[in-house]
Amino acid sequence: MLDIQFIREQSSRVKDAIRNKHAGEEDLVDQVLEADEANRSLTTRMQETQSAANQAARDIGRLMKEGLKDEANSAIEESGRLKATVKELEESQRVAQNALDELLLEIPNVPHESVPIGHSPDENVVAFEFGDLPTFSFPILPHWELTEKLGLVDFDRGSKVAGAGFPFYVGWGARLQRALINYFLDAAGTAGYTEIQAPLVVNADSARGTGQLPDKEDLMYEAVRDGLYLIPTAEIPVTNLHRDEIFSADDLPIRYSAYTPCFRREAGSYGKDVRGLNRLHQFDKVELVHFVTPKNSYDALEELRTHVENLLQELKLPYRRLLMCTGDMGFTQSKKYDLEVWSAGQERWLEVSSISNFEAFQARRMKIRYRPEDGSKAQILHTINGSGLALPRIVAALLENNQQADGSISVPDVLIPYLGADSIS
RNA sequence: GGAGGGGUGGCAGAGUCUGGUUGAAUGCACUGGUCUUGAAAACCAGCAUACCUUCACGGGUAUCGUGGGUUCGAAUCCCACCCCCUCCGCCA
Repeated sequence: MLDIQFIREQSSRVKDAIRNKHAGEEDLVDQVLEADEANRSLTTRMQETQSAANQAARDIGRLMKEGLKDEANSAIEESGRLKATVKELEESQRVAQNALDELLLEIPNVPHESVPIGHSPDENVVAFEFGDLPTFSFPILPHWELTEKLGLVDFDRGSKVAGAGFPFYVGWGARLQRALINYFLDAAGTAGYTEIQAPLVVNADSARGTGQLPDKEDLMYEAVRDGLYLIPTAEIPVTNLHRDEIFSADDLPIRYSAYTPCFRREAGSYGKDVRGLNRLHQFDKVELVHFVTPKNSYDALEELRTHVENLLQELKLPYRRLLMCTGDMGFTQSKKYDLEVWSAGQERWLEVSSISNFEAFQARRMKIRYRPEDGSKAQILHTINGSGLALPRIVAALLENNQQADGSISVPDVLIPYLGADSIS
């Protein structure tokens, strides 16, 4: 959610954002301004009437004490009339407020000035590439054949027991998951992140806070009877951890890492995109979240990005960094990087991390604030998050890129102590 | 799941029975000042959040877990819901 005051003062920038993000009609901004105007004039009228009613009620108390019965009675009558008006005005003000709030939820975040303007994924900027693409002297296999040959992942029984997209990891496959999770958490710990274990379900308020509701409702599994959603990312519980809180400047930055399974309905995807480990309904991810002061948020974004890129470099996976253009970056972000690893068996790039600065957009919804100085007014802080990392596609790339002529998989040095083996066969 | 108790400002804690200048006593913490070589102590003052209005000074509204209700007037009375605590039961 944007600051209404910002929209009032910089409506043309907000219109630019809507146009460049393809996030609806620019006309929305004018609707917001009108709704805001209407809401404020109603609020003023309502408060003036309330003020008069309060004054009348106070007079009654005083007149009663002084024993001026007649005056008290006429004041009671007057107060009754005012009360009826207040009730009407309250109702219309509430309607106006709701109308404004709903419109505000449709206004996207404004992209940072460094974000390229573009329409489609083609206009994302490849900002960095690491590593040489591997070459092989023998025919190579995609990971879904490797996992089957080596008995690492059982997709079919997963389908039987839960459904497509809910695989079993078996033996070394399961151990590889655990090794990666531990490696990622340890690396985050060394980098100063506080490790979190979070609830795997959240309520509607939390989903609204990070922006999954109302527009991305179809993404989430819902426990209807209990009003709970299975988390599609640890971002939701971890960011909402500090909903409605006020920090002092000394408390910041706060940096959390959290491993959780993630659940995504992913309605509407098909074909090679969902083959094997490429896209699952349940997958494991370590998420990194920063709470920072506004002036530090872009430095923090780069810091988080560097940390995640180091993980990929340690894993010796060729990857590229995309700076997402306005048209492909999503509703809530101000700036977003995607990291993609090379998948040799599929000869394509797979997204394994998405790293974003939300500026105040999420924090405003959640009322997460800080005081720049003791006694000063509380301000909305900035939130940043990124995957560090999502497992399935990392596993796919590790298997495909490190396959050997004899059918085994070599394990990158950094994982050997975690896995307890230097090769999987 | 059964029975009982409770949710008040950064924290602690009055006020609720007996509705009326109570946005809320008091203490602690915090900020500024006096004093002091400096500090402590003492003393004085300030110290919730959001919104509306005003060029500004200021004025106003709402908020005592949440939402409704009664009343001229609700932290205080009534209803529903949420959360916490104690005891019993069940259980990894």
